[in-house]
Amino acid sequence: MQLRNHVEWALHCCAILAGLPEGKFLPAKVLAEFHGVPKEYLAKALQALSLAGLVEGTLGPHGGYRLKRAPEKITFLDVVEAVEGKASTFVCTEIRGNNPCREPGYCDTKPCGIARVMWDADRAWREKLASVRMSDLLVNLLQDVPADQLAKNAEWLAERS
Amino acid sequence: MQLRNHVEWALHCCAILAGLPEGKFLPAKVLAEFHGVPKEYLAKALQALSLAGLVEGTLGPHGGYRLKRAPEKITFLDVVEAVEGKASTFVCTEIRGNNPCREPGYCDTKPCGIARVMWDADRAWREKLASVRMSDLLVNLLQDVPADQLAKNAEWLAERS
DNA sequence: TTAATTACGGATATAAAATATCCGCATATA
DNA sequence: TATATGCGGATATTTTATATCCGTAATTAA
Repeated sequence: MQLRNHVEWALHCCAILAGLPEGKFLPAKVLAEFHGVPKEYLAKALQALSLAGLVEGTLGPHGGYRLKRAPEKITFLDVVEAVEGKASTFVCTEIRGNNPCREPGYCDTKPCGIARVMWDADRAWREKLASVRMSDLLVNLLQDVPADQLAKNAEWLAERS
Repeated sequence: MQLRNHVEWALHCCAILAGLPEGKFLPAKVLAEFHGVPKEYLAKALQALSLAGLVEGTLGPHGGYRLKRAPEKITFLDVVEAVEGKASTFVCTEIRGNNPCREPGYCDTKPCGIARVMWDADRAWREKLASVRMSDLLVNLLQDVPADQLAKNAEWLAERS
């Protein structure tokens, strides 16, 4: 089981958008070039973010994307679910119902015990993702990346936003 | 992102094997019929469990599978990883390295901040899975399923083990 | 000794999902 | 009016999941 590369791309794009000057838009084309990924396909991930209300797009020259909410209001889980959906990673197909020696009118009162455990684990995963915001990510970036490199990035992006 | 149905099947099979009388073997064919799933394909999941050392198979008439360790020594994580592998659900492709305005000799000192968060969440998921044992699952089953139904299952399985 | 049963590994086939590209449309800006 | 952009739909390609089949070796019972 592996997450789609859209998840990685979308998170990196949100990080860039979160660091952009207030109100500026950045086109998908620029985000694709900055991250070295195919523009046409990245566009699909960005559309998913737009559909989920995390970013908003605007048309025409000087158009592009910007965050629709403040970086403190967007979590990793928001982004992951925008791309992968909200459905649990574990799907219970109720195979216990196939049991050939079940009583005729037998009816389950509770969800399958195996599914309950798997769903708990899925929940733990999502809770962890929900505990980190885009603003936290920016803080980490400021610590990890040298100031002059950040400045170069900002300049490069400013020329294209 | 969705787990393979092998995960569900393998967990149900381990639950059955955990409830089997000490030392008895149960053939893949019987496990498949009990769960209403295709025998040939389930066999692949059981072989994965065998390869991971969770169950052992024996050949010939009255052959089949049994747990290789006590139910208290097998966790959900063991089973999930036997089927899905141990690799993280998030794969970092290091797209930050594609940044077109990077300094020539720039070298990352730490893993990408996005990957760190995603790996933390993956770890939380696995820790939750590691916290539940097959013996815990049996306890839940005893609570959820009426005694007479359990007896019927046991009888049906005993005839075929 | 023989026949039946079983796990195991490999090969193959089919269906679904991920990855990717392309195009036309409506819209916004200069 | 020309250009740049997001958006949605259609299509193509590659990879993974799902599933089946077969040969082999091992084990048991007749």
